[in-house]
Amino acid sequence: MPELPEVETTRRGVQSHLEGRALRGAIVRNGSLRWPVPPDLSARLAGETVRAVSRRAKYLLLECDSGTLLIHLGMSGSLRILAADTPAQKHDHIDLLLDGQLLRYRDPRRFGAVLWHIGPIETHPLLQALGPEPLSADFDGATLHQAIGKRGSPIKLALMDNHVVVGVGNIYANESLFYAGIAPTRPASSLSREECERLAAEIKAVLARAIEAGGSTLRDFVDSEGKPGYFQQSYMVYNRQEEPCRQCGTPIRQIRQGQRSTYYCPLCQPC
DNA sequence: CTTTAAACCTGGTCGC
DNA sequence: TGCGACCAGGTTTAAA
Repeated sequence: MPELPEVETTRRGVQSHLEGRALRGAIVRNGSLRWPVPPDLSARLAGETVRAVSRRAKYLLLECDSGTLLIHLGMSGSLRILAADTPAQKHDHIDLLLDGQLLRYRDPRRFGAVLWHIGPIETHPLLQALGPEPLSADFDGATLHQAIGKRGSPIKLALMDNHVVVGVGNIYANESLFYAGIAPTRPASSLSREECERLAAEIKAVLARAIEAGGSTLRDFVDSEGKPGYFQQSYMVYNRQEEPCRQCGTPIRQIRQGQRSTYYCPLCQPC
């Protein structure tokens, strides 16, 4: 389940292998992802050169001369650079062909996407309405406070709304609220400016630490070199229901919010 | 227009 | 061994 740190780790892992390289085409074994992979993908990519590998939210962007390849890893996707003759295994749906190598897209649950877009990438429908990047200067306590000012929904759900800030999934919404000492059930509009400052700072800090650690994972993530991702990174609250809080020893509580699991410490995150 | 709730896609895992 | 229930989360759709 790649969250933003895993996507960024993947980007950094494949970047040096792709930038400046020519694409010879693609092999699509199963084009039935979140949206259909373009049937003419191979012809589109043949002869293109990858100029830059960038990221917007959880979308990886392979910027080429005639267009941009958007890659979303969904819940179970991964990218690896492999020798050109590496046999494909189950769930290896797409190969981008390089000279002597390939970029392999694997995605067991096929919640991800591979799309080709011609024109300025910021005009793509999937990227158009996105909020600020959490690690950028465009996101801070002031913008967070402004964005959630009129929201009656719980702060945890507001954090996971891509209009407020992108790339904060379930794991890091839970973790950043713990570090900020804010209960996930608090109405978003009830947060003070100071609490928003704290929360924005903790979101940045926890994401930066995870990227620094090379990405964390539950079980599915494999980095670009094919090494296993970090299993069971030590989270403060995520997936720790009934276990003692690392700060105060109180059992971590699990509740459901918007059909998702929320974890928090009732003592460190008072209502 | 904004905000909120819920359905959808798939495969791995767990309990029986 | 098989089967149903459940879970993961970004996006879309529907509803208010």
